[in-house]
Amino acid sequence: MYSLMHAAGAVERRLEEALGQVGLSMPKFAALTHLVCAGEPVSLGECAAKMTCVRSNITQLIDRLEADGLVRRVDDPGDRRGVKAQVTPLGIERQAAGAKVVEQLQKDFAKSLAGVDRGALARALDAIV
Amino acid sequence: MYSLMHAAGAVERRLEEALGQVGLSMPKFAALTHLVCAGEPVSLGECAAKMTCVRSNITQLIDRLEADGLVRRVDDPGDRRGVKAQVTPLGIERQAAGAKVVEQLQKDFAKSLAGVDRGALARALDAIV
DNA sequence: GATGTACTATTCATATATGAAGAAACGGTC
DNA sequence: GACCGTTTCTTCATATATGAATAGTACATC
Repeated sequence: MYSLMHAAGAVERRLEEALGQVGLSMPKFAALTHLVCAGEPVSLGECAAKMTCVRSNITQLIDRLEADGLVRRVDDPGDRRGVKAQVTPLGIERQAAGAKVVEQLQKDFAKSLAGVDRGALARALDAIV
Repeated sequence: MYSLMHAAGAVERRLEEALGQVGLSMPKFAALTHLVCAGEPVSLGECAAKMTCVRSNITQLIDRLEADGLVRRVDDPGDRRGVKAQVTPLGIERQAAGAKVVEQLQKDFAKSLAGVDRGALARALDAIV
């Protein structure tokens, strides 16, 4: 059990470090990715749902992304309570840079599993969740 | 890669939840466990090293543990710069309660791996780290 | 014994997360 | 149209983590 958490922690640290090189953190990259994939402004509540975290967390994350110039808050035309987040061109750029380093990291990850039974690993991980 | 992080996250949430039932968090439990195992006051620097985190984090964690009455700060007789953390009787009790729920959780974890090749899992996790 | 370097823990600013409490707006019902 | 429960986001208090800057102490060297 501790080996599992340790291994995941190591991967996360690598991810954080790689993303850090392009000026992103994991939460920021995740949020940007959702926004880029959506292709249109997304309500903060939807962001929270997709990132499985509470709303107040998204409020703060979007604050920071806005301060970074990667995201803009726009009014929801259909609901005056709602606020939507829209990626800026800089945000799109940054997300692409992040995607690149993450992809590289995934390749390295796959390489580190050379000679390992990946099917068994996948089955084990599925059994845990 | 994401499966790994997801599985580890699930285990961590379960751990947090189980420890929460006895009034502990993972960091608090980890710190208490180190102190109980040491059997004597431990310098904060040593705590930080064992928990692989920065010193300022331990300062705050010990603050909270002290507020909970689980730990006491004592002077280091041999070095006036140093501060040591000592578990209180209540802290020992709490740690034991935490150890119990963690043990149970580990049993459940092992059970969830029934029918899974644990050797393969261990090898995969080793390859990743 | 004065001095400089290195080490102790703490403080501060910040990032991330949660949950409770609040304000504004939506919707259905009377 | 007024009211009420619900939903939206925000704000606040808190927990955890980092790293930079600070204050006090230790120790080696001159």
